[in-house]
Amino acid sequence: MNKPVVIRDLLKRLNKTINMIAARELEKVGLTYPQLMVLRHLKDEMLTIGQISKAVDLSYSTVSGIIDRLEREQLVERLRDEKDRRVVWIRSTDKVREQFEKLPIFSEAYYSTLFSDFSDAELGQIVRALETLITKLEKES
Amino acid sequence: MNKPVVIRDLLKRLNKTINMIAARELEKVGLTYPQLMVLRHLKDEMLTIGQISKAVDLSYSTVSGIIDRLEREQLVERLRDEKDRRVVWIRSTDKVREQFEKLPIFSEAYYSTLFSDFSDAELGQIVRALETLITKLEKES
DNA sequence: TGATAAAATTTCGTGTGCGAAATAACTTGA
DNA sequence: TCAAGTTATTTCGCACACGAAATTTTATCA
Repeated sequence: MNKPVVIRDLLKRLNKTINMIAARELEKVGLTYPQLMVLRHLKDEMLTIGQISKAVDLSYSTVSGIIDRLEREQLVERLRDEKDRRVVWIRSTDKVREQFEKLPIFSEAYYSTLFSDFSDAELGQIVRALETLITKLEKES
Repeated sequence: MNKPVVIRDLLKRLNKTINMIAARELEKVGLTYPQLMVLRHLKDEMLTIGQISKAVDLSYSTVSGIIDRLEREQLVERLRDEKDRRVVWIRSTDKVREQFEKLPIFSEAYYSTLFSDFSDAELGQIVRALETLITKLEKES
């Protein structure tokens, strides 16, 4: 079997599986995974679109769209900076804190339960393998 | 550091990086990565939408859309089955064979060059780590 | 100071990706 | 045989995700 092809397929399946598990939890609160990623960063501070897009590694335009939909649900609001009117601050509303803050999906700990079957040694090995991969692949791009 | 979160982020970055490297090659021939995945399966045989969607692990509707766009570019054609008129056979056209068959991106070997920096032992270890992960996670879903 | 460049964000067009509903065709069973 | 169920595919509505172009505002510098 061709290992590179196997690895590519495994990565694809893994991503899909993890997204599916997360999506199943998230539909209970009416959020999507990208929306959660964004909200997580807005928990304790206001951020600009640019800061968010860097933090979640998505393009400006993608984040702008996600913010549109979060704003429509009144989970977030846009505030023009008074000094530099180019920048827009994104602030999560009380609705987020009230409604979602206590849900497990919001905590980093949630992901631990996802991987609870694994020993610390196993996790360490997986992390090392993935890091080796990504270090070399990111040099290509 | 929270290892599960690290793993989730690494997987996301890995997938993105691999897709980006592939996309860079593919834009030379005007194809997307999903389109390539589909065409690869149609190289030697006709398949139904159902068979394709199982092979590439995407929903019927997604594959239907990908076929729409490949058909528009005349890389593929739809043929109604004469016996059972519910099924539609997808066949790649000569244009695919003529134009793309010799391109490296079409061969499984292409992916080997992507991973050429890795020893066989390293690749084996990565495969095992990913397989361990996916086996347990897929039980969840 | 006033043209030009730079920066932050949004808009637009395209291509995924999904599930639910619609369509079309075949199968089954009373 | 014909009504009800099944199967294969398409259509629809939604949410990403991207890059390029447009917009708005600020900075620069001759």
